[in-house]
Amino acid sequence: MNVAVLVVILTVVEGELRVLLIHRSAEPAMGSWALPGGFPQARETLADAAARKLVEETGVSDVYLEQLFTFDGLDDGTQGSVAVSYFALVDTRRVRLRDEPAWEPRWHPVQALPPLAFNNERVMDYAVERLRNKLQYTNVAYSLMAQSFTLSELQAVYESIFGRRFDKRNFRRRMLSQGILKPTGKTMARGAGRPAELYEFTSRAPMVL
Amino acid sequence: MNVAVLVVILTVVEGELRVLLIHRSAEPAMGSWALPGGFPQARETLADAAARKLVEETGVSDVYLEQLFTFDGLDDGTQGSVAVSYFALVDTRRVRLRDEPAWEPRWHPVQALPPLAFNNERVMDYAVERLRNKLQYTNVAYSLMAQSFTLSELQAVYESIFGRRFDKRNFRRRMLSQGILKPTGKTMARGAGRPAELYEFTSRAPMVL
DNA sequence: CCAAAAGTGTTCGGCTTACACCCATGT
DNA sequence: ACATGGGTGTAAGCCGAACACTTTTGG
Repeated sequence: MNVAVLVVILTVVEGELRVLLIHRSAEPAMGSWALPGGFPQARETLADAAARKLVEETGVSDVYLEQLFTFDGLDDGTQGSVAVSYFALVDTRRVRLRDEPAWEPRWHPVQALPPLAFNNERVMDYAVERLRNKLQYTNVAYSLMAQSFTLSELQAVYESIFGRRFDKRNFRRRMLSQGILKPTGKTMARGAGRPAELYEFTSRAPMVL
Repeated sequence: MNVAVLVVILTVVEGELRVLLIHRSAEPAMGSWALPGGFPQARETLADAAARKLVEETGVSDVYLEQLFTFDGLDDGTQGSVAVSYFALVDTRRVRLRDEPAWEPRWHPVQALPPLAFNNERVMDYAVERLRNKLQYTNVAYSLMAQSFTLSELQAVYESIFGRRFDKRNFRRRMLSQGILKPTGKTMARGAGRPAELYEFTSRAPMVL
């Protein structure tokens, strides 16, 4: 039985949650978009295969990567293939997309996806739901942010992912009370307006619950 | 690459959370206990394979069954095999264990497990954690109870699974306010003491969140 | 009438939500 | 001085935790 790995690579750019898709230029499902994926090599674990796929597509490696769910029958009920899906969060500023003209790897807004091959919509829905859950009580956002950042920047990322606005004071209280952030003591001026305090995540490793 | 299905079959008997294990009478891991599992047949989905395994071992079919996690390297790092794990909840009163003397299928208290083959401890931990989570906000317990039951019986099951006692009044409030229970209007006397109201789950289908 | 189990309300603290003004800087 | 974005506190409602007595039955 074939075991494939699928990776949902998510990022936030320009106030939008986006996912990396590749264009299928060959059958099956030629002409439609799909999540990047592949097959584990000999003596490679599933997580390693997912991480390798991520590096191949984006060049980044030390980011949040989590197993999502294992699907079968994604390739349209014909069986015989199992897809173990993962999701990863990357900071687009660190990404250099693979130059693979045939596949046209591109970021697509999650709110306006093209038709996807292999029922990849199911995988996407699952990924977004899990991401929103994890954001509530973990530090996974570290993987979407620069090393240091302002609380306004962090809030903007959260708002993009949840698709709604939060109250500034409540957002700050929640974040700071979780103890996952620490002030750097530095500030950043951005044109007009009072300079913002810069924060870092106390840990940039995935939290284990 | 081999894909196996593993099933963590849980129940509550005599105030204890227990899991169904089989005894390995052949290599690998001869002599130790393990979770039941097997390989999907041709044209069988993973969930179907897990459900079939469950029926083979216990005879029950319409119970709660959920995918847990996909492990690799369970058979000790040698790779080449992936195990998709599921967990199921059964009411022991409806179970007839398979008469397979070679495997000695038996219920083992989760709090005092024998050494398990293939790192099955990891799978167990995962299953128990998920079960506790699901109990909080879904009706999965329907799968552990008779058709109708008293709130005291339900509370006893919850206490067994969480390994601690709950306050009677708070427990009842929580359960009834979730809207997953309905009174049958009947009562049940059990020796001395005031007869208890009997309740049913409003739905005995898995909740989809 | 006593033992046994069922049933029932209220209080407190913590958490989430809603909400409006002052502060520091650039132009 | 004014425009721009950063930063702060408080009150109200909701939820979970703690806690003790009355009710109904069997023996």
